[in-house]
Amino acid sequence: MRDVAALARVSLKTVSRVVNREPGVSPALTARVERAAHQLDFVPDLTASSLRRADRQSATIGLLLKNIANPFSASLYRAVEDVARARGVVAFAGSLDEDADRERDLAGLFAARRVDGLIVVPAGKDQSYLQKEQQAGLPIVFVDRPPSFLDADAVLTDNREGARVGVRHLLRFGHRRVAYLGDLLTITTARERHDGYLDALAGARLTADPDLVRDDLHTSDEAESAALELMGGALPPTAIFASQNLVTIGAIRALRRLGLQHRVALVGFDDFLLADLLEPAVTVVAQDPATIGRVAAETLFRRLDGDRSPASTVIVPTRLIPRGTGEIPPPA
Amino acid sequence: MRDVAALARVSLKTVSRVVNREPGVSPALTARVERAAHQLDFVPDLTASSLRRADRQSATIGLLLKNIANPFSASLYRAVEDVARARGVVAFAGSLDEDADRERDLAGLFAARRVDGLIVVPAGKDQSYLQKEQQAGLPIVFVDRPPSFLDADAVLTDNREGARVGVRHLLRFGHRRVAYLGDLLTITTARERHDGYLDALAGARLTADPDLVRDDLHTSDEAESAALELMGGALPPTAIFASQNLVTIGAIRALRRLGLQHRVALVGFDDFLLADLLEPAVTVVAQDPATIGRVAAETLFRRLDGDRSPASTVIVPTRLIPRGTGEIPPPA
DNA sequence: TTGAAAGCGCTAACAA
DNA sequence: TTGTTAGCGCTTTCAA
Repeated sequence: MRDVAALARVSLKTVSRVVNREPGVSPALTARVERAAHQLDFVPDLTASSLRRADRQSATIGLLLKNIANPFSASLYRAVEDVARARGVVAFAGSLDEDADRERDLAGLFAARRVDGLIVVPAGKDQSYLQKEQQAGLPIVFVDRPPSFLDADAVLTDNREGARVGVRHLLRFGHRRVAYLGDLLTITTARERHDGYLDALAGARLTADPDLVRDDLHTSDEAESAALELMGGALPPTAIFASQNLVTIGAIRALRRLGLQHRVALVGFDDFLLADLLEPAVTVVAQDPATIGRVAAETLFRRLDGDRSPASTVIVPTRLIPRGTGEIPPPA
Repeated sequence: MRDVAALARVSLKTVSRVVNREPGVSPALTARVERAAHQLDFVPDLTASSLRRADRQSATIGLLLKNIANPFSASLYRAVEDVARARGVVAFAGSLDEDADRERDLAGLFAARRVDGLIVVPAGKDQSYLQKEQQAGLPIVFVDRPPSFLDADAVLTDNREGARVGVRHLLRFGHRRVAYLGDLLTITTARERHDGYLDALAGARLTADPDLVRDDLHTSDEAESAALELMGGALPPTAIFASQNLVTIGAIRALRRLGLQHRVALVGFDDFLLADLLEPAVTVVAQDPATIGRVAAETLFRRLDGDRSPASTVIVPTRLIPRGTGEIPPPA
């Protein structure tokens, strides 16, 4: 910038004004400065600018995701990116892999880079470590899972209701023995979906058969084994509710291996690519990561724009998509 | 930092030394400074640090991707993240959506934030605009598509050879009328795959029937329509080679609608989730985004570590995965 | 081993 | 309308 000023024979401040399109610079000087800047391939240093600037904004936000390689996280990121782009804000992202330490570390790395805000899909059970940043004025929006020991905005899926609707769908077709395959109970959303399953049973005056409930399945393989075991039991289920993507796919593999994919009903929580092209097509309770991401980003920017209202929680509804597996009736 | 110094009753420089773990500070002072830092919830400002620091490194890199929501981009990001994480480097990412203007804009935004390096899946046809940054010392690694009008490192898929192998696989089963469904010819990789298709035909002393070749298909829907048209022709193909994910899926939908999914052979370029669970399972030429991302990141960091050797191009091989659709023979 | 002074590239506040 | 001076939070250089 100094070089530009020298070449244009003006002061530093004039260059700054031209670069930032501040009013009150004569057209002649503006042109001279722009020519000089172009000639020197001048790229203004936003980090230096934000250091000095009164608002200290860096036009940068941070995203803590489960795993950027999984479709839910990737859609979320894209939705946030689209909102951010409109404001010239760029985003850092990092994967947590359900690791609470990694969550703290990455939050620290982002904070040290002076991001303007944080969007967090929390991995750990305690977000109070973020309290000091929050009090220092860093807006934080939680996504998919609510924060613990911290009062902050959140955008969540209606997990309990979604699971309830999914299981009720099965019950309506006459199923009475509906199995539940769930993720790690340490994950809030998994617990909520489990509860939704129980709600639906209770709504039909049924109680859960412990032999038909399997929690703590975190991979497709674990889910497949669990489903195989379940179907090999004395009184196998006539329908399965799978609480998560990978679990659903494990259940499909198990049913295929047993040749039961057209006999045993299945509803999965969370939609996945090509679910409609499978045979039979898979009925799911779909989440809406694009909406969740958009709302989260909008909430964050509203805070950055000065909104000081109490922390809000937005619940994004799910949608049941009947495609085939969920509409298989129980054997006569 | 000033506050920490005041509280610990030492100079600014001593705090700086402790924070950066520079040697030569007495244990007594180190402890005092650490206590003060902790007490004040001090988070060092990396942007200010990098501004003053001799090497000017920000421990930040930028990624320009096709679309972070698509699985290829997401896997790439994750692979890069894993390499970067080991060095305490975090990454910005942005989606280009095949928009050359967006590519320039985002590269500019990242440059203005003084990233240490750039990994680029180029959207535009000319990357010479990056020359000045490169000459100013910014390492840039291209991924998936080579740079144009710029000499830089690149990590690419062997598109032409991959397509050749895929089409040859079909020819070996006796097919003579193999259709080609391709993406926009403006995309380098699409053109290379097209050429690989022609190579394979030539290798079998066949010439392409123009009626069986459809380029410029960019969405699943376009591909589906094209495939339907193709199959409705006077002399329909007995096999299809699809040059890309979405095109493959469009072709599958078309074949399903016609009830031909078990009759017409299909090989797709680029693997996708659940390809093995479809009926019939889909044979693909798989790319390896995780390896590509890892190699790209390693190349970038080698440059950051001072490697000044001439620009390199790494070709990552593809792998044919026979699953079913590619092994359907032509009708007798 | 510790610290004082200068300055990275930029903008705020004020002056001319 | 333009410029000067100070200083954002940190590290470098050099001196004590």
